[in-house]
Amino acid sequence: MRKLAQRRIVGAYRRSASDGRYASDKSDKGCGVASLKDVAAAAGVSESTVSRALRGTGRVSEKTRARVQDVANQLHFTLSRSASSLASGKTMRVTMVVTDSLNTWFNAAAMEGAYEVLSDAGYDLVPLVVRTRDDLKRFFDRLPGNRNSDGVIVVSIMLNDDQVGVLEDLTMPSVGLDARAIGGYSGTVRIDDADSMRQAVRLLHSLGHRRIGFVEMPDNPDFLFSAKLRSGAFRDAARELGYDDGEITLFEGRDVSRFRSFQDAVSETATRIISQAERPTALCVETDDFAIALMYEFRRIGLRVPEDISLIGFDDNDRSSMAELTTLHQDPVAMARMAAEKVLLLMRGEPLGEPHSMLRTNLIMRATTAVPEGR
Amino acid sequence: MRKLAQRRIVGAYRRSASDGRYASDKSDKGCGVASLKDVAAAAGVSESTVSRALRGTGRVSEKTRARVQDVANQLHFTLSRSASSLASGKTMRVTMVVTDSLNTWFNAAAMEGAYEVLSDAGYDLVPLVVRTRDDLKRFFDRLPGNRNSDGVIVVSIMLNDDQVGVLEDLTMPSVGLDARAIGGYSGTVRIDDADSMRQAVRLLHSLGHRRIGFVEMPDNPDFLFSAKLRSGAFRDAARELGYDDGEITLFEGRDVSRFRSFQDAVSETATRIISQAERPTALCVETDDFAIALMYEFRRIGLRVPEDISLIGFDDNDRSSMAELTTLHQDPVAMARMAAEKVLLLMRGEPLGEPHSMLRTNLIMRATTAVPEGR
DNA sequence: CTGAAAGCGCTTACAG
DNA sequence: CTGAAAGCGCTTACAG
Repeated sequence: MRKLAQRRIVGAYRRSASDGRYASDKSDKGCGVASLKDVAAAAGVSESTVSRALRGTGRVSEKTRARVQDVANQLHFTLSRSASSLASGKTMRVTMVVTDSLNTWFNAAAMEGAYEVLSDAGYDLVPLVVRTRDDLKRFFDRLPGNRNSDGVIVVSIMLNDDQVGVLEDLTMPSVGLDARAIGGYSGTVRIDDADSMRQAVRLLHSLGHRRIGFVEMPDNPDFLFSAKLRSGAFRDAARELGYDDGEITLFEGRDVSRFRSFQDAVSETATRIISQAERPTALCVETDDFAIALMYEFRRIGLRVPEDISLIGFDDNDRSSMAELTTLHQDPVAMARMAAEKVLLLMRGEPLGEPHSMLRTNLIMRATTAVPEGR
Repeated sequence: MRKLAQRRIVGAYRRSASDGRYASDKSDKGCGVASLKDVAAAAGVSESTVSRALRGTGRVSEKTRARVQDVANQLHFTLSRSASSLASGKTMRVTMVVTDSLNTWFNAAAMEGAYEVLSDAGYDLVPLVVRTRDDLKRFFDRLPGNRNSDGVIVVSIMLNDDQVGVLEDLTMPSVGLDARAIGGYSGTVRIDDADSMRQAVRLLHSLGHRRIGFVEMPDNPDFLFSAKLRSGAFRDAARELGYDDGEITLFEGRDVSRFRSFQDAVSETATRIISQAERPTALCVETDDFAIALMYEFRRIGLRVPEDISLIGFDDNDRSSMAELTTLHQDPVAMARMAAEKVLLLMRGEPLGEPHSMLRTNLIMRATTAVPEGR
């Protein structure tokens, strides 16, 4: 017999109401909630059988299964995930690592997409937000010994070589979503930046723009992204189409800490663009939000969009259609679904048909692009 | 000794690469990841001491603590949450129940706010999306026996009496966020609808509007919300300010399944409003998104906003400032932080200073409200 | 198809 | 301050 004196009160919780009682005395064990053992006793079978019946694994007679199920329902029984996990070695959890905030256009969509497919498969989706380079380092330091999830989805994070090494040695599958490179991931889902930029430049070219530019977002050195990939792709696309380097301008992202506000960064960028000797007549901007902010700033200054300057964004987020922004549309919910499907397969030990998926964006023509007017 | 034959391979996972090896052979146990026992052995202390040292509980000499910490770092050791949880009875997890999708303005903000405070306290935030009334029923059926989290935050869900009863008997704390009523929750955080509507009606009144109306969103009977509270508050506020019932119009939300698209629902509502004999000169709309859609629809039809009809929204979401919408601003991130702080306190067994918080909204005047022009 | 038993990796009184 | 030992609630070979 277990020493009762040593029995701990599990999940003790004092109600804020004054009576201070514990809830529900339905279970004959007294305080608390039914366990598998209670179900077994009530159904007159062994714990093994209850486990098999409830999880649908192994051979159990239909009659037994039904009875066990009934008893379990009556007792409001739910398996303890901690106990199952400890015994089986599977946590039934997938961690999604994002930067900055859960409440961004891309990250919230990523959560939703991954949740849809993982929850159907019985997995929990656990978000992990990494805000600084240190956070990220700490996460990767502990990743190899982490037994708290069965797989990881890493969103929009630029990895260094150490981190790639960690992923390569990892005992659990890792999938990169919006990964800039294949890294050490078992699978990735990402946008085809080269193709996107080619679409954008082609549009500008066919509209007759001779001087074009790419505008990077203000950069945070402590952040983990890099715009260089996209601006590089822009340059390549422009050269392919016959623009020479004098006709291509890159407006680099300044360190964001130099500015008091997002608006200040926008103004500074707009000023740089306008002060340019041979100002471009069309710009591709790294993201919609920055493109929209620039559009407002240009108009405030008295520059017409698109008559004086055409603008193409990237993302097609919530605001873009309202702003009538021409942009490259991507679907982060769908991308996250794909990423989650990859982790699922990998967690089951199945091989990936296409480990690294590269998705096309669609160019959506709206009202911020037009034929250039002579200045 | 343990029978090795019976040792299970835990967390087995076949790499997609062809070599099929398991990762990392750093640990001297061979395959796999360090456990507390490994750390104890390497540090030359007992498992109890490792546990105490790593968690900072109980008396451990500084010297021992430092050594254990070192060894743990070297071994990339992380506690198994499943094992800790099973042993301690605390899951260190909080479930956030939302409806429909994680990717909505309110829900994504709620995740972010709750995450901020819970992750600081060492808790995981686990989302649970409830899409249908059946999903909700199933969740509440199993809630009493659920040992898989230490607390719940329920977002924007209208409870029935059974569900209130379940919450009242629950052994873990439950907090309602954007709750319409106190329900059976241990704590709630919600908007002061009455005050909000009073602010809105006061503005319209002082601008000189004599005929005003409230527009409900299209409703989903399978969904779990109700607009009646807000429209009721509107009516009360209008009466308070001396409007008689003939001057107040309520445009009820039709069943959403009657429409092929959101846009159809918007058109139908706009038509109802315009066809009204004594059309109101100002409208409060249940949410910003619907207000903005109506604004576009009115303008499409040739009705000027605000000259012919003033519009006030509710939420102040991402699109509102761009649409120049006058609206009632609420801050779901801050609300979610408060909700999470309440669960935290309750999980620690501490009483809540203010169990039920009612937050004011701020009326933001933008360009969709004006003095009515004579028709 | 079913049961007895070992084991998963921790935490926590208890006893020094 | 530290260790030995019981126990948390399951799963899963193994043996019928």
